[in-house]
Amino acid sequence: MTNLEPIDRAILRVLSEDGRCSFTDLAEKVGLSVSAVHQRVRRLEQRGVLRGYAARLDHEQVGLPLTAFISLTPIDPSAPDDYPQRLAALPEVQSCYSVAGDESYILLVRVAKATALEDLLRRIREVANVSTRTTVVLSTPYEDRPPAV
Amino acid sequence: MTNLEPIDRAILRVLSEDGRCSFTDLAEKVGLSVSAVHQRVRRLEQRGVLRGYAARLDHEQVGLPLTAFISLTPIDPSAPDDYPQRLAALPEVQSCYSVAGDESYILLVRVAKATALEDLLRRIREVANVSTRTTVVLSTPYEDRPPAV
DNA sequence: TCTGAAATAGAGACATC
DNA sequence: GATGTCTCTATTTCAGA
Repeated sequence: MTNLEPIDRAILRVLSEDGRCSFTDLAEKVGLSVSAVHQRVRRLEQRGVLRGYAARLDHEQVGLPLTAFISLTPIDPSAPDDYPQRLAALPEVQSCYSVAGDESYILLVRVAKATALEDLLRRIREVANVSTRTTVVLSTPYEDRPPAV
Repeated sequence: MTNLEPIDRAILRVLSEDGRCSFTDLAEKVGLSVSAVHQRVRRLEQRGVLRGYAARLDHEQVGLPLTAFISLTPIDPSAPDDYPQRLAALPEVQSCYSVAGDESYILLVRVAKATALEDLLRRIREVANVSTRTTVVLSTPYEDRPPAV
């Protein structure tokens, strides 16, 4: 963890909740001049603490209402471990975690409907030579809450 | 899924990757005038398709390098199902999914170190009367990729 | 690192097609 | 719905403390 001053933390907190917040507003909220805030944000971006900004979409309205976790177990344990790279070719795979435990990877995927999930599973096995275990998400009470920076 | 025109999809695609993109740039990228894009973005926000904007943080540098999935099984099956609400009080819980399968919920949590995870597990059991199963994330090849809208 | 000022660029509103 | 123009505000750079 890089040292983060309280003001930097405040900036990150604001931008986590409102990524399009103007420098003017941001300056007011953290109690600094606009140019000082501007400099700090640029520095946080350069250091890579701030990795970018993203729109939060409503997955339902965007046509991807079905979310699932897919756990992967390699079929050939001696195969080279390039699974993440192979799976990146599938746009439905939103996140890929390498995990400790019985299985090697956990994927978070989003698709339009059950048959699309079935099809995705087939393509995952095809592209990565893995066995899969799928946990379907029924509802999402909350997701990606801003961290307590 | 609400009907989404190709241009709206293009707008969402751009803003998913660069949430702070200016209307001027956005207009150029989707091939429309600035004011037309402006109107469309406002409409997408009003419809709730665009739910907001968030900074992408580097969890390591922000002091939360340890990620884990925690699956929950209620101990008392007849207890009222207010788990998400109870767990929302814990800031380490970033996402909460209600899932089909052996377990009822999957949480994604972020903490500073192993002892903080241990402490969090204790608080989760305390606040929610559940048994837990934890899967520690070793590395994150990628996360929150923009969807193929 | 901060501030404040000056120049450039973008946001937002409006009338028109 | 889209466009172009207009006004106002925000962004960005810079000199100086």
